[in-house]
Amino acid sequence: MTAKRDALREKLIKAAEKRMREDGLPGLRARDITKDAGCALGGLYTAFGGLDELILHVNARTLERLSIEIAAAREGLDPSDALHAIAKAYARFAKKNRTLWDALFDHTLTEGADAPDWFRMRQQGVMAQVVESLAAFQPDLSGQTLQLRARTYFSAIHGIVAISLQGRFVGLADDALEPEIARFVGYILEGSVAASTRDTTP
Amino acid sequence: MTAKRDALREKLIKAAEKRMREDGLPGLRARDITKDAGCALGGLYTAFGGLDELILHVNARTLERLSIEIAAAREGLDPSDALHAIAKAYARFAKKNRTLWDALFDHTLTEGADAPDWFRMRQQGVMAQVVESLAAFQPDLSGQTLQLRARTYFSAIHGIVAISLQGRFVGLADDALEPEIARFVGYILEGSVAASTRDTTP
DNA sequence: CGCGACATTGAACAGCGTTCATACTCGATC
DNA sequence: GATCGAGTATGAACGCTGTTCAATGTCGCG
Repeated sequence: MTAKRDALREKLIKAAEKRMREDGLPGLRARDITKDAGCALGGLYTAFGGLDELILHVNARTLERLSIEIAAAREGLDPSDALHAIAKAYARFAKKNRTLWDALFDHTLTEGADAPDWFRMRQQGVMAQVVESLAAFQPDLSGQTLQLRARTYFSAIHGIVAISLQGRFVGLADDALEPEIARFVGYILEGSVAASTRDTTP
Repeated sequence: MTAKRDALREKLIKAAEKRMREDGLPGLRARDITKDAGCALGGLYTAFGGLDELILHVNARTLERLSIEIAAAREGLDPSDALHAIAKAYARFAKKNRTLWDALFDHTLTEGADAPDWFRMRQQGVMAQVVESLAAFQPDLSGQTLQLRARTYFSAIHGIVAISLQGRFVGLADDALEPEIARFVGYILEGSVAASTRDTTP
């Protein structure tokens, strides 16, 4: 009889997700969530290990949605266009799902303990697509190097989006974000091919 | 008689900074700080507006140190080397002052209220150097565009450093960070000059 | 029906940042 | 030196948080 248990878990995740979308991670209270979900305060601790674990589940769903949007954006495109599309889709997703996306990076597990496997797999679902497109763009790269380049590419885009959205350091019009990313991606891709032809031709 | 008041403020900042360096932002407790500083709990609220404001002062000092290290790194270098040096200095600073650097981005003011001017000025102290080196590298850019490009450049480096240090999405050797940044910066600079010669030559 | 294993409950707990009535400085004034 | 008063220091108390756990309820199975 895990049906009822799963039903409660689902209600809690949904309630937490709604609160998070509206009030963000800082405005997430165990008492609010359990009230919305229609269970007692303690119910959260029999359904999940604690509030942290519940947040992790919300974040996993956010990652899944992000992964789906990225997949849709790059579908059928050649490698170069795909890499551009991934970056654009990422920026748009972040803007549209601001609070949920913030939580993806603001929520750090207490104690040094790292995320469980089922969560890391969701992260992989996003990163794997970058790796795939990058592999198609630069077939000479492989394995470790590819993983590293993909992460660097993704991280850079992430940084640009993050600092732009939270308006740190400089406050500038946010409709400048997408063109700026496009230009930036262009530089990177150009640079990559230039470097690889430089390596392979004497 | 503001000498005593300032002395207490200084002791509180120092105490908070020490705690933050050791335990990070999450491990920062008002009771610990005031005990370390040798004053009562309420003293924090007569010396500062609250814990948030105290953290802001610690962060301002971190930014100042970062600014100094960046200045030292790019001193006497030509524009291209300077932009490389800034990125490298940033990565090294982040790694060496991990918890303090984390707090720079993890600490968000409660309520939508944005940071006071004296704090934004510290941020400017860092960003202005990027702007300056970028201006020297691309003299044709000016004003708004320059600010925007500088932020994009900085944000990208920040993203790479941030995701690498916190080991999100992919766990990879962290001695791969600096070479990866160097390569990345190279691509951007190449791309920039290629784009500008493309624009100015028919 | 009766039992045992599990889920649910919400008062209680320990901790947090913040407040504020109270007590105390200590330089200015006569 | 005595007296005053404006600014400062104090720490118990407040309201909030996530978490726990004894008591209560639920329900499938022999």
